[in-house]
Amino acid sequence: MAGLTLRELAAKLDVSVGTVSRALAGDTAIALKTRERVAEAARTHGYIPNRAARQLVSGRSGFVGFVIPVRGPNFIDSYLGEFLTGLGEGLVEHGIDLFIATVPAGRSELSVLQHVVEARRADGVVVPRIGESDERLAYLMDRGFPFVAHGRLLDSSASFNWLDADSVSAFGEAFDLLYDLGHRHFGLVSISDPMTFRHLRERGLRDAISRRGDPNVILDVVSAPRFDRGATVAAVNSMIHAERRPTAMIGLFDELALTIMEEASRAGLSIPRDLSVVGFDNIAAAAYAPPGLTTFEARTRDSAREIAGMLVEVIEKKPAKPLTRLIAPKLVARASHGPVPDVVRRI
Amino acid sequence: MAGLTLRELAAKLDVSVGTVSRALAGDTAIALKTRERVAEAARTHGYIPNRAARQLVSGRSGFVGFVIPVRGPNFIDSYLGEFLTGLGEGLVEHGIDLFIATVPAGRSELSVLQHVVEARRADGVVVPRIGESDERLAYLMDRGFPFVAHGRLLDSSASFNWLDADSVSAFGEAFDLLYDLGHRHFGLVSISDPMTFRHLRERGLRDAISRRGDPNVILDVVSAPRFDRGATVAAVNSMIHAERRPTAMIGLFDELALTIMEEASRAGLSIPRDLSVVGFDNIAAAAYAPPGLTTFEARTRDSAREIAGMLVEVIEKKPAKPLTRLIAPKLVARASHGPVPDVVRRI
DNA sequence: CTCGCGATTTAAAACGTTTGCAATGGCCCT
DNA sequence: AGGGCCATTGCAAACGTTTTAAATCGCGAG
Repeated sequence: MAGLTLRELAAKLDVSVGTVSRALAGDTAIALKTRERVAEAARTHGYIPNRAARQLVSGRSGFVGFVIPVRGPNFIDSYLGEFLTGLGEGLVEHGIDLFIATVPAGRSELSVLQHVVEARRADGVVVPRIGESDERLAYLMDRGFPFVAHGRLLDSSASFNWLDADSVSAFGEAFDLLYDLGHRHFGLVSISDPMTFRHLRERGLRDAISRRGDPNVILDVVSAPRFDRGATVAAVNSMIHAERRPTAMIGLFDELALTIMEEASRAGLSIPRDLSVVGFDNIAAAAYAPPGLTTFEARTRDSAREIAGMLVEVIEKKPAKPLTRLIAPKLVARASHGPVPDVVRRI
Repeated sequence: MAGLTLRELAAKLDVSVGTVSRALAGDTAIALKTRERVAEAARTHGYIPNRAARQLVSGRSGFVGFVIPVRGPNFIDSYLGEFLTGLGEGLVEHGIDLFIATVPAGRSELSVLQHVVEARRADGVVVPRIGESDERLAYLMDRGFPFVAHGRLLDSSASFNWLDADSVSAFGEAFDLLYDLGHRHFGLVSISDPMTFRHLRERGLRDAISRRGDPNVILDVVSAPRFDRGATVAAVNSMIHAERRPTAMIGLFDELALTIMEEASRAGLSIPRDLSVVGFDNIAAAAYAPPGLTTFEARTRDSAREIAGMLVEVIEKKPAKPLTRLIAPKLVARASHGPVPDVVRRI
């Protein structure tokens, strides 16, 4: 029950506690023979270090924190599921545990984050889904607490560690793909929430349009609050039933693209014959929804694994310059995009 | 950065460290006036106790552990979302943090649980979704580690702390409701996985049938692997398209009941005119799916909150007798059930 | 033969709490 | 006035590690 202590292990081996501690840490000051002897004994006796004692002296908890963002009804969507899985996998390689905290009703996400930081329950935190002006980032930077963000700020002067998908280039690629298929009238279904990636993705589209320099290209944009299903459906339909309907519609992320496909089908449009649809994220449902959504693989899981490594480095080495990484999304060409229709079908 | 220590606080107040410690713990041996003075100082100086030091001497980590069960693609479904929210809320009242652990690819759920227990990263754990013979329970009981299960075993001789929904009585109530509406031919869509609640719920139905003593009652049962969507749809359709189709179909839980409704609609049946459907759990989607699923509120969130309290008691008081609680589900009558049809429509 | 140096190892302090036990002081009782 | 008791507080050990500084040992050089 009580578990073997370092002292007991040292007594068995007839060496001092310090030697055992160093040996287990792999300190080369300890003779190789001794290190092996200690490792062997630790294994056979099933020694498990006391994390509390270790934390007390080293100041490290061996935890990395993650506060689940408060959201709509779904609590954990496919993005968070993927992300958490990757994070756990990345951290386990470093022998670090992932402490996931929930936000109780009536408390704010920030207050939970503050608790994690102030009670030193974690040595660093991961912050997902960055908003345009994010109080979590402000707090963490102010405290000088180690963290890595998934996403970035528009204001690139703020310097902190982040990893983000290169959605600017991905949305440019989406435009090129559709332009080459003859499309000239585009529709973007976006969100009205203050999330950074909204701007980046739209910018990717606009940059590609101006690069092309074709004055005939039109880009319509509609948006709705992020988790408001009703408003989203309404926005999508306003575009589908518009006087002049785009021939290619792009969802800011897959959930929106899927809604476009559903509503278009409901309106009697055939995809991709009457309308091309492209999304972003490649969530599981994208493959199943007929006829198969063309989208971009955001590599959320890989990103999370990478973030784990970055955070460990930040915690251990405290690098002077902020770490930043851009992950290139990969086009997943399925069946929801095609050549521009000869005639635009009325509905 | 470093944070105020007890020693520093004591120096400011000109009392001993021990006194401050006791005062903050609310020890009545300390004069009330002193306790107030200490509490005041702690507040104004923003004293935050060092958990590592506390854990070292008390042996308590201040964490309760939860290992996310490995599952299909969805990672966290509505049950787990509700459950975790309730758990977090219940624990925060006791100043305890919830440590949620993920299972990295290639490792088993049990091995993660063992890690949590052996490294003493938590003082107790909550075990959800009990199987018919559950290796997690076996392990925890063997180690004598504090835990509370959500769900129970069929073998009631095994004694451990659990809380479960009284699904036996709920399924009996469902039968009575439908029987009184004239239904005699029932269909149960179940799962083939070795989960305890499968038996309990089916038993609830059968008990109610025999209580009624009507030889005309028929109960058909089909089942499919839990997270196998294709097999589930096939099983449901085999019942819908059977030679003699039940007039009332019951899903072991809401996801199954919703599938019944979808497939029945697809087959051209109208609900509840041609077919009555009843589920269990009252997940969010149950209210939205037309025409509104009649189901039972399992009170998952309340249950989790209650479990939090039970676990705290187990950790602190180590009661001699196991704690057990049965939560009565509440019927949520929506529009998916109705009187038995006069004639059974062919499809 | 002695000294010095490098390679190992040991001793002991420190991390910040909790808690058993001893000490202090005031007050009442005799 | 002395003693005893209670309420309150102080002292110091203990929890199991990590880490700094010092000790030890063996061995080759002078």
